[in-house]
Amino acid sequence: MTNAPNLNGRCFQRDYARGTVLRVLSGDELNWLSDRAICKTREPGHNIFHEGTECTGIHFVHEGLVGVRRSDVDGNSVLIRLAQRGDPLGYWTMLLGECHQSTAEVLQPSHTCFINASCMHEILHRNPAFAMEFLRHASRDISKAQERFCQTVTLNLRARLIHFLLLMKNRYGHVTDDGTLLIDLPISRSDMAEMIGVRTESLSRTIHQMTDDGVLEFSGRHVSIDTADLLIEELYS
Amino acid sequence: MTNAPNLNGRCFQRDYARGTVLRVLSGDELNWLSDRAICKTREPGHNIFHEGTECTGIHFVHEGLVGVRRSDVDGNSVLIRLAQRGDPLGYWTMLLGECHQSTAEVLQPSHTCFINASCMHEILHRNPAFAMEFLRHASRDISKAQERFCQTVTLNLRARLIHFLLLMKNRYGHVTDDGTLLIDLPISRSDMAEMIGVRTESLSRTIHQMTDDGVLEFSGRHVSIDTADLLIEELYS
DNA sequence: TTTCGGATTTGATGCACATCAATACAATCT
DNA sequence: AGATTGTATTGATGTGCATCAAATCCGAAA
Repeated sequence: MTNAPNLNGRCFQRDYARGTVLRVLSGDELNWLSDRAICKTREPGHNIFHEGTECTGIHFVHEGLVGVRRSDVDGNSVLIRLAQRGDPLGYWTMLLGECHQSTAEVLQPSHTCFINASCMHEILHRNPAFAMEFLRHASRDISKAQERFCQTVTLNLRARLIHFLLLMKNRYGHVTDDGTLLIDLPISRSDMAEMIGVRTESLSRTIHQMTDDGVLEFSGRHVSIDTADLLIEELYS
Repeated sequence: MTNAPNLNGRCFQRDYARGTVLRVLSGDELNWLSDRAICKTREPGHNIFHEGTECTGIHFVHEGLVGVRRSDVDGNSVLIRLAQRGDPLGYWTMLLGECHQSTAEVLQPSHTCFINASCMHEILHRNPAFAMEFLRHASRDISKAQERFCQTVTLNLRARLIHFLLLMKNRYGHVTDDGTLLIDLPISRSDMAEMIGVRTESLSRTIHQMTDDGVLEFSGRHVSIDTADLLIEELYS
């Protein structure tokens, strides 16, 4: 873990802010935040914050991939979400003034910029549009959480895996010349199982099954899907 | 369903606002909202809004009990949450400008006050503290949703039932002179099953089992628990 | 290249919950 | 009281996934 030189003192540039909650901030406000940011680069396996510890501010993911995980007493753990460039980590915990209920673990070499709570509160107070933007962001998070909850309760492993792959497709997939969909998954098999809420063994078996059925092919973190429509169709039959 | 006379034109009084997102509003603002509210009284079984329909504003629950439900193509349905006095219904859907992803069904005779989207946006814009308050409310919703998600994924039926009962205890439970905890559940057995994410048959069997184990007793919507500590202890062993 | 340790897969088995069908119970109406 | 309708329980059986243990794969270190 290294302290980066605040990306030349300008973590929060216009092009970074675009498409994030920061988009409503002025240039001055972005600079103001940049001046106060504490930036760090971390390698996979390191934790950005840990369940049960005090939440002292928000970490913005600048580059890389971070997994947000919750674990219970029995050692069960669930990967709640994946955070990428532009995503804020721990904002609702900060707003509630509670301790972290989850652990943020670096999954791919990541660069994050930390803004402490008082700075966040100050800028939220100074710029009401920012609060509104955060509210919209929170709304989207709630919406996604509900969607996921219902899927997890009502669908079986196979269907959930398909949904997960279709989600990954957006960011990590691309279509080759011959129409095959390729997805380079950014996470390990066991993390994937945790996202879907099953054991790795079960996931492995289901993948095997689907390969037999000819709907996809796995090799390591590579997925290739001949006919994506086949997958989608399967969900509605 | 009847149109109520706006509770004498004053749905949103100070004592109603207390403990809700409305608490940060001034008297004038509460009156302003009251003047614009459309109030309705509904009997159990009626829907306040329906999945897939346009979201035109927020319904504040004034009295009674409302269940928020999501159903998929296969007829599976999940009770996402119970809304009571003070709870806003459909706020994030409104903020996202999307169609309702859930259906709000009256479970107990309810009185709700509807504020349309443009009024909500106007007051959110006029009073930044209100937006902040909503943001905090959303944060709490996210936090609860995560908690529930993890419980549903990692715990078995029995443990989830216990968690549910402990939740119901807060609002519907009271302790008798001899220390017995009594809970008058506000919902039917099948709604309860939907909250926990299981089939009614399975729930029934588990209740039977727990009665045999002597940890509780059910009769209709009445639960009596001799030693609440016994339940809690069971969760951590 | 060999060796080692973690990740992934495979196999055998068990269990929790779902499913389907029948029955019991409770509340309301006639 | 008897009929009716919806809600809750019970029984028999099936299945999806977990569990535990062993085998295999694979990348990093020596």
